[in-house]
Amino acid sequence: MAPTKLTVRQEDMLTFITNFISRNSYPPTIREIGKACHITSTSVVDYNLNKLEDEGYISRMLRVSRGIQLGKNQASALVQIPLVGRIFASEPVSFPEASVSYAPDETINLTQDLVGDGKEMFALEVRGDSMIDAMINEGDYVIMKQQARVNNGDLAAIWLIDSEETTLKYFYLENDKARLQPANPTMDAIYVDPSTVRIQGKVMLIFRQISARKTVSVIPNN
Amino acid sequence: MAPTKLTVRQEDMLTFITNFISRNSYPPTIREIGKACHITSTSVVDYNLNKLEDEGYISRMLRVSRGIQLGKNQASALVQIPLVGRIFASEPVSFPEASVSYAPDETINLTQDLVGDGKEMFALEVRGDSMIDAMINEGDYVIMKQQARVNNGDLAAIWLIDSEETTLKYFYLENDKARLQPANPTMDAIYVDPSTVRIQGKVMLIFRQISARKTVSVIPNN
DNA sequence: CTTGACACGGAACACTTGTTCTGATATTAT
DNA sequence: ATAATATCAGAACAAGTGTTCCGTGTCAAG
Repeated sequence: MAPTKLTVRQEDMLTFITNFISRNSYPPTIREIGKACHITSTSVVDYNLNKLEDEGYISRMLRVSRGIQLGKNQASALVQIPLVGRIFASEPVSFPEASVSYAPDETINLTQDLVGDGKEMFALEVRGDSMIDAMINEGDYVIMKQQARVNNGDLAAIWLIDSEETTLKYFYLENDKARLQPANPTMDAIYVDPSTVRIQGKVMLIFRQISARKTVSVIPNN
Repeated sequence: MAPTKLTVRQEDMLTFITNFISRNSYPPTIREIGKACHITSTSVVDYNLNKLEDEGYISRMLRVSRGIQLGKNQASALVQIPLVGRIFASEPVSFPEASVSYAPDETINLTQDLVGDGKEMFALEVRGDSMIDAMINEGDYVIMKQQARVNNGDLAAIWLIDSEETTLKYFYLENDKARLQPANPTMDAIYVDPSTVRIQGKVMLIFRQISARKTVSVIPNN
């Protein structure tokens, strides 16, 4: 599978398919592609579609009308993740109850290649700067999966029972001790007794939307 | 258009259509809907699809196979952003040439509500830990928009001519001095002469995919 | 020149698919 | 009870649609 070996006609077809999908939200038929790209024969469209599939640009469903998918099979599959609240250092993570529907403006849409199937996942907005040791800022969004146990090396939301605070750290279980490793490599790990912590979930994704940040000050002066 | 007047069957159909689209990225046929919802007659599916359209939940294209569009709130448009390389502190940002197509495995798909139209945007993978003062880690992905000027308060990729390195900092122009503010609030800003820096682009989004991170394992003593 | 691979065009076929027609059953109003 | 409306089921049809077969032209390698 050579990375780039597209003819002009295949380029045309690919861009038309992309535009058609983004315009109609369903893929075109072979004849619609042919008409748009000035190809009179359906077999030629079929031929070049197979070429595009060989190169990995699309996926085709055999004998299915409009059975064209862009990119790899689930590259464009969306996952809706509900934004259920905020995460403070001073409170346990508040997970939502299952089977609750959320308004569309309270959901975050991400693709499956980023977060997987999205099952049991929830988005939280980070408040306060107490997560700095996890390289997480005020205003960041954290996509979490609710689970009581994580693997060694997972970034986990951990409730420290004694100090009554939530922290996000890489979790390692070593010799009956839990090592909580900050994401910031300049900071040292802390070791605690596993019975004093409670794992609340696993962090799947963190993102920071810069464009939404308030412009802090003025002074154009040019 | 009454807001909610759906029968259980119409409810079934709507959820199936939604799941089908998010799974296959193209809409189902009438018979596929009927089979999934235990409806033996295509006319009944057609009948209820028209009901769903009357209520505004979907749109139908007449005489078009799989011509079903979800109501607007459901589907958010995807933006394909090419992953063009890596960003080092020791090198200027390498932007790609325009009008180049990329393989699908080198693109990052995000929704428009996160990054806007995605025009002139590129994704870079962060290498090295020299961006820690920007709260950015090794392995993070940065979505950038190529532009030579930014507004005050934007997080910008800045090439420091004298020290020959790229840095990501919030940019402020104040009294003929450029203030470069680290994202980490515990770190101090630096002031430089505007002529010694070159703005390469504006950071739109940063995200960190935890699940893909290599397990660092051992090394407790440092 | 011959061969083979490649890209293309036209036509036909078999299946898919949206639509429509007729009628039955359930629900509700009068 | 009767009528009207809503929902449903089955069948048939015309158009849409993916696939396949056959033939042509191009071009580089042998």
